[in-house]
Amino acid sequence: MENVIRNRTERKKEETRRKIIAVAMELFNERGYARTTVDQVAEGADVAKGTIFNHFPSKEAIVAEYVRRNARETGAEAVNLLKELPDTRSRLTALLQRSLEWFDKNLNRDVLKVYIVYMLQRSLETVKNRGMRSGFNNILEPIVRMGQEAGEIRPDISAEELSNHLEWISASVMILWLAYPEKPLSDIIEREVDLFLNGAFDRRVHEGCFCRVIDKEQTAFFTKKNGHRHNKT
Amino acid sequence: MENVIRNRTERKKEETRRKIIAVAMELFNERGYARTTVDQVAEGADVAKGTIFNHFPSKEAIVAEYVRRNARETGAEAVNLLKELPDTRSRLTALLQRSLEWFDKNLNRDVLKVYIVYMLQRSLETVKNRGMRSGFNNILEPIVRMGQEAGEIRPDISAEELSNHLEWISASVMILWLAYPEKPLSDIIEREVDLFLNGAFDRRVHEGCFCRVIDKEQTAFFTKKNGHRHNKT
DNA sequence: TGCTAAAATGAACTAAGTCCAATTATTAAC
DNA sequence: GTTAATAATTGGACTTAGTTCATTTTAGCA
Repeated sequence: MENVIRNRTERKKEETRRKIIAVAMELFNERGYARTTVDQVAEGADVAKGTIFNHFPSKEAIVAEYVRRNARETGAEAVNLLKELPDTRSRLTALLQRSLEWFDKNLNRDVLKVYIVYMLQRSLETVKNRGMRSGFNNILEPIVRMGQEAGEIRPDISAEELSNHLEWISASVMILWLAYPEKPLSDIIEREVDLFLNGAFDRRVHEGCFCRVIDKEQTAFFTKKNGHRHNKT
Repeated sequence: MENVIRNRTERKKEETRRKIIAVAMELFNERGYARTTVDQVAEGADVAKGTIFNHFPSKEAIVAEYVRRNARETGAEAVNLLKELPDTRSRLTALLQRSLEWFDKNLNRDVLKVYIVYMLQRSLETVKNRGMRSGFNNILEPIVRMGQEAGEIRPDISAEELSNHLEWISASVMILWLAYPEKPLSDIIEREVDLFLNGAFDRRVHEGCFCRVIDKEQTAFFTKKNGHRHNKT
């Protein structure tokens, strides 16, 4: 209903949006975000400046929409791929790896920074508003939910809140990655994912009774057997 | 050496900075951030607009400096107070509680949002540069270090990285707090601190061997909350 | 064909932030 | 006390993001 482009009006509208995004992204990646003016984009896309702000609330929003569109395209496929993976740790690691590689390929550093800041800013306005979430959050939440259903992730915090928390951790990963380009990306990701899953407490003394990487089946078994103290409604 | 104001030049400079901050904060809190123009601040402080941008890189930076100055004043005292507390959990909880209460008392909501976004933005530029960190990070790092020295916090990740991670979690707390003003602040803080310390793995089956992790109150808190949040549609 | 509604336009406007040459105040040297 | 060097301030012109709105263009529909 919404995804189908109904008639010529819609098609034309979509076409201008598409062109604005295409021209803008090319200019941003080529000359840099700051050195590209909205007027230049307007000229390149052959529309009035007003038209651009008709479609996008701000210059940064063009970048965000570019990313969002790509996430839409590949999002469903990504969720399916993630389902194949054995546990939450591997799913999160894979998702972050995949996403950051995409960013690396498609956005300049300074454009990426703009994107990150804009998304954080928007999350300030939209934590409550589920419809307006970033594409990222839409993938994080299913992952958390899967983990909870498998008994791997604690059920006392809702998937919504956990994925929100995860979104911030993802931002942290991106920023570390930008700040330390010489460090292998996989190291940063593994570390932050581990911190998310295991927390900051020192667990070495307990290693005997608690293995970091939980065997999924076993946990599921335990949870099913005697894990109903916090009666879930 | 640096903190001492040497001569009249320095004193005058400091005086204009002080006046700009004072006038700006009063106007921001009174009429709102967006509805206050830099020209109005300049007029109120009786300086040229250029002078303001001479002292502050941007409008938001005035807010940041206001917060930083206050953090400087009370920072050392805060660290001492935190040393008195028994463990990392109580220190983090106290710090967040204290900070957010200060924000609540001293900044309008919209001014606070501006501050948060600006700090996140800056952290993009300054993760590496320890000298330019936010006042917050300067308190978080000692807390983590204390925890590591006490064998409470895992030593395999550096205090620097952990406190960086914590800074993002703090941002998450602030945003949740802004988004859900009806929820008790302490609930939000406790939850996020717990998530930081214990991680997202489900540990219920292992409770027997994690005496320091979960106490009765905490469990009660989770159970109580659980019923509330999950039922909501 | 003509009517309606959506989209695009252009132009004037506001406000943040930059730039820079001229001016003023402060310090230090003689 | 005069003066040269230095640092802070000023004002004004400029750029750019973003707003506003009246007008025009375009497509849909009957």
